[in-house]
Amino acid sequence: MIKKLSNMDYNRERCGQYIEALEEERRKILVFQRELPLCLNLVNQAIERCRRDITETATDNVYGQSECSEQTTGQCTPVLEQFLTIKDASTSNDDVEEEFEDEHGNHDPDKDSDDNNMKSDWLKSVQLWNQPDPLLPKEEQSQQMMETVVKRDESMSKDSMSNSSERRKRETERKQRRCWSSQLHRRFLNALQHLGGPHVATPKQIRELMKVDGLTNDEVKSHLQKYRLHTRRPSQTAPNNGNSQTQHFVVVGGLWVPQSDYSTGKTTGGATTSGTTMTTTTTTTNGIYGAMAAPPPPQWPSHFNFTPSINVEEGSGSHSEEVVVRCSSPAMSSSTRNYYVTKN
DNA sequence: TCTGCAATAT
DNA sequence: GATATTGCAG
Repeated sequence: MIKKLSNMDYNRERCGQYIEALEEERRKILVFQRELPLCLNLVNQAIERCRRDITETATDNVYGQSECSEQTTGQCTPVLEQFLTIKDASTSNDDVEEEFEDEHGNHDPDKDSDDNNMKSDWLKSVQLWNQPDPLLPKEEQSQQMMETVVKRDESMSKDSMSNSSERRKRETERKQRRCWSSQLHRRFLNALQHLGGPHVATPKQIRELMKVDGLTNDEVKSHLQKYRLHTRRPSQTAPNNGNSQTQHFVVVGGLWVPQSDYSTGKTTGGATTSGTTMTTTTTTTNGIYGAMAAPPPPQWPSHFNFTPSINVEEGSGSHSEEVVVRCSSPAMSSSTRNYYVTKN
């Protein structure tokens, strides 16, 4: 009997812990509820369910029943697991195309307007501007996102507090440097693909197709300029000397995409959805380069490896407070980058 | 206004 | 040296 009672307490405690964990998760999701409406819903449901389980168990205990363990493991956990699975799918960066299509076709205006009211523009855009590594576990991703937001806030307030008026003036003069995250770049590629390639698409068209809050024509224009520069004829002074970091590229709908991304299905949605929009993607890597009017660069800049633009540096203790999120552009991978074509 | 190129800043 | 921002001409 005593054993039963202690078992009940233990199970109730476990339920409580579940709820706590779910609440924590919910807080994280709330910040990004626009991208994770389903997750939010599921977590809410899970929390409610667990709470109900606890109260029901409490009333059941009057009759000496200890079903919490069954309910905990048989109900709470599956809900949580289900939530995690769905969350995983919904936050995956691999289904950018779905996202893309959704925004074009099945966009829910009500949901959108609600979300727009709930969140400021900078917060919405920061999700794309500073996406965490899609390869990282979801927990770390959301942590990264939170850190990103926090660090941005911190840096903003710090700047406004301590810096001289001259610097402040300069900051207001020149907009803050922003990085193109891998997801944002994928959107960019997606738009390019829809528009028929980098030399046909215009910045405005791309921006409209990307549908990213806060993204300006200038930024797209700049990125497009860089992209076009990279897709030009490669420099003869940069032979492929077997560098292990050398990345091969394949043509996807007239776009140069890292082969790894292409082969692993991590590239633009057009490439992964095998034939919805692309026409030249079924070819293998062999012979593709020759098919292009302008051969691909022998090496792609490290940034175009589609690595996330966020560098997360963890301190020795790997505590979240020590995580530093920063734009990686000036100090990116030091791999050889003789890919730029010297202009005429 | 939009675009592309080039200079400049980071 | 790479990338993002800004300026400017067409």
